[in-house]
Amino acid sequence: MAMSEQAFFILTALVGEPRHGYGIVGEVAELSEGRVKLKVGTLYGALDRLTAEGLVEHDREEVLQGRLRRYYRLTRSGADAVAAEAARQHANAEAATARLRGWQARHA
Amino acid sequence: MAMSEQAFFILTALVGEPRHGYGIVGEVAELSEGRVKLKVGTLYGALDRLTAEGLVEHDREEVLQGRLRRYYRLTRSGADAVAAEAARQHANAEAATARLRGWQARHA
DNA sequence: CCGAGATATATCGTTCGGCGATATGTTGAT
DNA sequence: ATCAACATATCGCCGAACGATATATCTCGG
Repeated sequence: MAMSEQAFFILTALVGEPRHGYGIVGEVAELSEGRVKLKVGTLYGALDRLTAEGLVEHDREEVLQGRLRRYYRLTRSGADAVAAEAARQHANAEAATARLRGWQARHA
Repeated sequence: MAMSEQAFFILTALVGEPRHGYGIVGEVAELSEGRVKLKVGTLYGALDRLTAEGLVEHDREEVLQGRLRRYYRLTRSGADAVAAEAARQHANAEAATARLRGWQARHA
């Protein structure tokens, strides 16, 4: 598997409620505390890819104040993927910090 | 920044003591509990790249039982990068799990 | 003694994905 | 009237991981 950080945040942004493309950009920036600023070129490409993989699906379309909003929603499989990826990253971070801790302790 | 999982594990494997290329492969497999099986094509390319970025440097060369071993070591900057990336991944995993928890709670 | 598999390094072409640029149109503020 | 924010979409470039391939030595089993 091994998902990109961008894809991971797109999926995470969709946890709980469907969102439209541009809305995802803002949500990802907030979720990541500004670390990830999604580019539109990345977003729509990723959305298509994730849809093809069955992690995301089209929800509905709305016209709000003349602007089209195309909503996407997380599938069951997508929610599983977020959970799995979060666990993976948690484990990765753990492994690295444990190593760094041990090394610093031996060099105190 | 946003480092790849492979690069992250290569750097993590070098925390504490220098290792040679092939040794890194095994160490990464162990560190990641089998999740990441580094391919040699990835390894040497990544090692060159990380060296160019100053995160890793050449240590020494050994000839052990007729086989050449080229050792690499983590630089100060490389150690900082591992720590930063670990923190980033920890934060990412946290953000996602918090969201998943909240969502599950509301749908109990 | 021979062959297979592990150890060890190196290179090359393909492919996938993120990024920057660009395009198009609307709304709201100045 | 113009400019920023909102909103979607596409395209080409490039960096990076991967699979394949090559070379060479050592060890172990048959």
